[in-house]
Parts: sequence; structure tokens; C-alpha cells
Amino acid sequence: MRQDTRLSRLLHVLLHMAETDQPLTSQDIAAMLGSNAVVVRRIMAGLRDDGYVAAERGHGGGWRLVRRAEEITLADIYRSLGAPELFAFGLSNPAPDCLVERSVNATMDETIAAATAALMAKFTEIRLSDIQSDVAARRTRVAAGQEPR
Amino acid sequence: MRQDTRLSRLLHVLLHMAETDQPLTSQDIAAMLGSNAVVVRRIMAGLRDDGYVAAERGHGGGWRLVRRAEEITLADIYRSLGAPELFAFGLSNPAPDCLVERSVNATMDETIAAATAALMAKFTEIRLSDIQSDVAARRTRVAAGQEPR
DNA sequence: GAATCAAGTAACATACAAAGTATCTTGATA
DNA sequence: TATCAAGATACTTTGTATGTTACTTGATTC
Repeated sequence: MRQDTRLSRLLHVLLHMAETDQPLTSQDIAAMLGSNAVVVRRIMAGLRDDGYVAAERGHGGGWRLVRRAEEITLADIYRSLGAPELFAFGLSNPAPDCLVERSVNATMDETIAAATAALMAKFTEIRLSDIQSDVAARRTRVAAGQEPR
Repeated sequence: MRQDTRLSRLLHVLLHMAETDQPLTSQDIAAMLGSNAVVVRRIMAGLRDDGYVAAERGHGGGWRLVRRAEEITLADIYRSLGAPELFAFGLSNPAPDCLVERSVNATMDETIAAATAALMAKFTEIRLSDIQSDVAARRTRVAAGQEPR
């Protein structure tokens, strides 16, 4: 199944936004992502509505981060995307007549609920600033020739 | 994103197969699933190749379970499906030049790896026989009028 | 051995959501 | 007034599970 890359793309974008005071235009961001300015506006809209970024129009406009990297978790970003489906698998029929299928659904629902809770806990733990630390460490390794440029 | 319902469908089918000695034809199974005989053969092929079910052709043919319900876990079924993608989200670019994106990928990979391990552990714990117990309990509740027929 | 049944297989069609694209509007700045 | 950039709308593309048709292979029954 084709995968939803919005969360990963937003992390990438937000980290670049955190590294500069200059507003980034949708076009700039699209170039970073190998994508399209309209797609960028589409995936950024939720973050704007939730107050993590601000967009300004006209000359010198673009997107800015308006919260500190310590204050934004992966869970925040995920929710701003509208909390899309996390799992590639799911029930065939959510409300079947067949009793056997109802038991299958109950088992799957329980499994999915537990996995969702675990994943959301992880998302809540990870702050943008944690990834910034990883970037800094990676830059050091690259400078030391321990990781390809 | 549209979801992969093969795992859930196979559980449903295998439990019905476990309840009878009669072989079930692909057509019978398709009717249970509200699907198509060709789709059934497609999703059952892996289980046949892995020795969990057997298919026989001709008169009186069809699919039979050839392992006990205690001997089949959700993980077995998942693997027989070819271990399809578990998560609906993923990386945008698996091998980026951008250092920031590499850190994003590292973070996401780690999160996904942990969630995969947890989910597979759960899949390994759940046997077909566990769901059979739930079906039995559900039948009792339905007979007592505690759950809709 | 002819008819029938059912799995095996191949090729093609459909559905659907993320992603991509084109075009226009709104608002801000130079 | 021209230009820039977000906002918004409508449409297209893409990839994968699923659905469908048609044909082949193999087994059973009469």
C-alpha cells in the first residue's frame, strides 16, 4: 500500500524552518521536498490553524515557525494533519452479522488500540528539538568523515 | 488511505474452516466475505504454500485447515501474506542527501522499528484458538440476549 | 469418456486517497 | 500599479488492494 509521507515531510520542513528567521515560501519548501507549492500549503494548513506556524502573504512573506522546537512534539504534528490512519491493515466489515467476524473484529480492534496507544505515546515523547540534536550530531560525524556527505 | 483487509479476512475464513470438516470452496468463502472466488484464491495461496491449509480440486474439493487452531498465530498468517506493510505512514525519501532529512528518517525508522516489534510480538501471542474462545463466549452472550443476534 | 466441479492462472478493470498540477483570488509589500 | 505569496478550487496522476472475466488444469461422478 502506498504510504502517507506527510508526517515525515512536515518534520523535515519544520526543522529547516527552525534553523532560520527568514520566512520560507511554499515554493522554497516544495523545492526541499521535491514537491509542489500547492501540496505544501495543503499539508501546512493544519499546523497554521493549530498555531505552530504562521503564514504571511505578499513580498517577503512565507512560512515561519512560531513555537520553539522544544514545544512541538511529533504527536502535535500528527494531530494537526487530522490524525490520519496509522495502520495499513484494518477490518473488512466494521459491523458484521457474522459472530465469528465480530470476534475477529474485537481481536483486531484490541490489537490496533494497543498499538495506537504505544505509537501515540512515542509520538508524544519526541520533540522537534530531539531531532535537532540528532542533526547536530550528524553534522559532527559528517565533518569528521564518519558519515557520507 | 485505503486499508489492507487481507489479514482480517483470513482470520475470519480460517475460523470458519476450523468449525467444519467439509472443505470450503473459494465460492463458499467468497460469499462469507462478500467478495470473489479469485480474490479468495489469491489471499489463500500463501497459507497453502506454507502448509496451513490444503486445497483440492474437482468434485468435493475446496479448502481445508491442516493445522490445529492452537498451532496458528496471527503472525503466521501475516507472514504467509508476504508480510505486507504494517503502517500507513512512511518516509518521503529513503536515502536523502539532506542531513536534516536523514535525521528525520533515523527518528522515524527507530519509531517504526519499535512499533513493528511490539505489533509482531502481539501477533505472535494471538492464536486462532484464542479467537475461537471469544466466539464461544460471544455465542453464549447472544443466547442469553446480552448481545444482538 | 463426457460432463461437471473447483482450484490455478493471467489479464484487465475499478476504487480510492495521497500527491501533483493548473488557474484564479485575496492580500501584502515595494 | 506591479509583483509576490498564500488561499482556494478543480482536475489529473499514481499506486495498490480489490473486483472481474476468461481460460487452463486436474479430480470426481455418471
